[in-house]
Amino acid sequence: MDDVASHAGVSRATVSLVMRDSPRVSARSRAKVLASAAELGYRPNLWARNLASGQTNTIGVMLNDLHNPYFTELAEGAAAAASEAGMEVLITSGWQRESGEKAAIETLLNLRTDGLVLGAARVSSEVFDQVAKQVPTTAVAWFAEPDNMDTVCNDEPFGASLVVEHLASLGHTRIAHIDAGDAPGGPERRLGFIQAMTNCGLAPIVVDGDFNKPAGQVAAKHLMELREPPTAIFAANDLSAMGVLNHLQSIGVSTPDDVSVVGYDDTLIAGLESVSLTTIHQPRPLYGRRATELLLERIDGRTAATHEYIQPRLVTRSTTGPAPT
Amino acid sequence: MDDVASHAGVSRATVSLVMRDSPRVSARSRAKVLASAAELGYRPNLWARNLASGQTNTIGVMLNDLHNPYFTELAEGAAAAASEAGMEVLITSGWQRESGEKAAIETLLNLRTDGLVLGAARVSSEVFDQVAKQVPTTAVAWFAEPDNMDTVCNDEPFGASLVVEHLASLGHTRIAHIDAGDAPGGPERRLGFIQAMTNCGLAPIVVDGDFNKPAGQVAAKHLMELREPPTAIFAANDLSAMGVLNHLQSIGVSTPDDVSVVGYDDTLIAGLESVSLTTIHQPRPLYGRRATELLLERIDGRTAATHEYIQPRLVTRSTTGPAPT
DNA sequence: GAGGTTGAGTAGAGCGCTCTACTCGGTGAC
DNA sequence: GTCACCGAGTAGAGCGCTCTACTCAACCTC
Repeated sequence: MDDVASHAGVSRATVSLVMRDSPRVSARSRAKVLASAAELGYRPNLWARNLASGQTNTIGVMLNDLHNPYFTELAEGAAAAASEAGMEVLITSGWQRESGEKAAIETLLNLRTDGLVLGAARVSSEVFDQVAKQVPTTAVAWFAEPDNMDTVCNDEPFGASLVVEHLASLGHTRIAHIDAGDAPGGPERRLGFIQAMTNCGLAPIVVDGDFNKPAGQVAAKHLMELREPPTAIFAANDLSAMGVLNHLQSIGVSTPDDVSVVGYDDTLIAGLESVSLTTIHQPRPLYGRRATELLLERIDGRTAATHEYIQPRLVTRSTTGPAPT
Repeated sequence: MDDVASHAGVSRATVSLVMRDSPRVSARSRAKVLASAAELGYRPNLWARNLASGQTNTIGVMLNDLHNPYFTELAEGAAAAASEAGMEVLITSGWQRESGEKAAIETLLNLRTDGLVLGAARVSSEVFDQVAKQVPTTAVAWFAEPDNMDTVCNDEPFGASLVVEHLASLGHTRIAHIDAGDAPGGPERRLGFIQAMTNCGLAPIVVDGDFNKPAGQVAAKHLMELREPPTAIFAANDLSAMGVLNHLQSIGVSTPDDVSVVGYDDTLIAGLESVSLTTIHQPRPLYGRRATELLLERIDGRTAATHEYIQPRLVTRSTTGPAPT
């Protein structure tokens, strides 16, 4: 910076102002400084800038797993919103492990980013609490409603009601839900299902499951061995639904003629022609966007916690049809 | 830091040493400092640390697209290698746009990370060159062999030869390749195919294509309308192969009985039961790992450029079979 | 007991910026 | 002509650390 200043014949302070696009410099000096900077290959050192200014103009995004499109789409939305607000985004990942998430959050805290968006899934609520105490924080898909941070969640009950209403309108009455136990989102989907079924005057059938394919297979086997098997199965997510479809195929039950199947998440798999799964689509980039927008409000001084629920939509494909007569 | 120092009754320098796990402090002082730090909620400021020490202990990873498993697996390998070496990883993404890649690289350069791993696809070779001048850099899947940075690439000719040898051993002689034009990796796969075919004494059939599904469909139509259609089709990647499979199904040609199909990349889709595509598997996390290891060598002072080619392997599934008689 | 060595700890000068409070030469109002 | 005002630019004190060069007591060695 000193070099640029003397090369351009101005003070360091002026160089600093030019580098920050301040209107307080004349066009002439600006041009001179820019020319010198280019000639000398000068680029401001962010570490020094952030240290001196006490703010980083950066938000940190911690994601549980970069392989999961859920999280990357979240990051995409966050990056878009941040860049619109003129802020940078730094991404760290926990690579699916709790220790990884902790370390990733730690890195971001040490960097003193202006705020944090947490797409966490493994750490405990104590960790969330600790983090929120230190820096403005928004958590995505964190269903507690803590009063020291904002949250953005999928409206799980609404999603479940979309599924139930769709199936009910097709004439199904024996509708089963394969849940995901206590995994994040699992309880909310289960409760939403039960609520929606009750609202439709139907008896909710619920069996244990998980967010993966084997769980779907096992649960489907279980359901089809009932004395009165369901005519529609609502799996906890697309992977679980894949397990269901596999099992039904293996025992010669046709989809959707005999049994309708619905997934949740609208992952890549669901959209493939060979699968074509009816499912619930979540506007995931929007989660990241809203999380970032709420975060920016916080950074600007809002103190009351906001908890936002975003409505998913039903995507009807080929695995659901009228109830068999 | 001052607060911690006076609270613990030692100097700032000692606190600094403790925070950096230096062996130069006694167990007693260490314990006192740690206790004070915990009590006061002190955490070292990374910006200040990096500014003062002149190094960041961090490598930057720039990825073209976070939605693409190719890049996230690359990041995973990089993160693993970095953490084994005790370094942090910061990820930025270009979100598939050239301007995005430039901005993401810019952010990393401003942060003065100790090195850069580039999983770029959109920026020009001038940008690569500029970057490599400023900071140790490794590029993944950059097939040029510049002498100012290291590169790690898939061994495309080897991959193509695996495909050709597999098909030839099944008795196929009329083998066609749907290429990907000038897209990254496209020319290398095409040349590898031609070379391998020639080595086997077979005539290489090549048609224009791209790395997507519609391109596969169009090219397959083209091929099947030839007077002597091929009995095996080697698509530029899995997506293109999906297009081929779709087209073959639509015209009633059976796979693999009539025509064998091979993809490239071993994406998630290829592994699905309903697809079960024979394809080339690339050890993608390994790319990130090797890129990072080479980078660390560079940071440690190596100056000669290294260009590494990593051998993929064939994954045989259900879309290839003996040539029809 | 003098001189050397070692382990533990410290003072203080940076690192490369930002930011407050200042200077200084015009300008325009009266 | 005087004075307030303004735009453009600057000096210099931090920001929160690290790191070199130092001190100093305790312990060896001969």
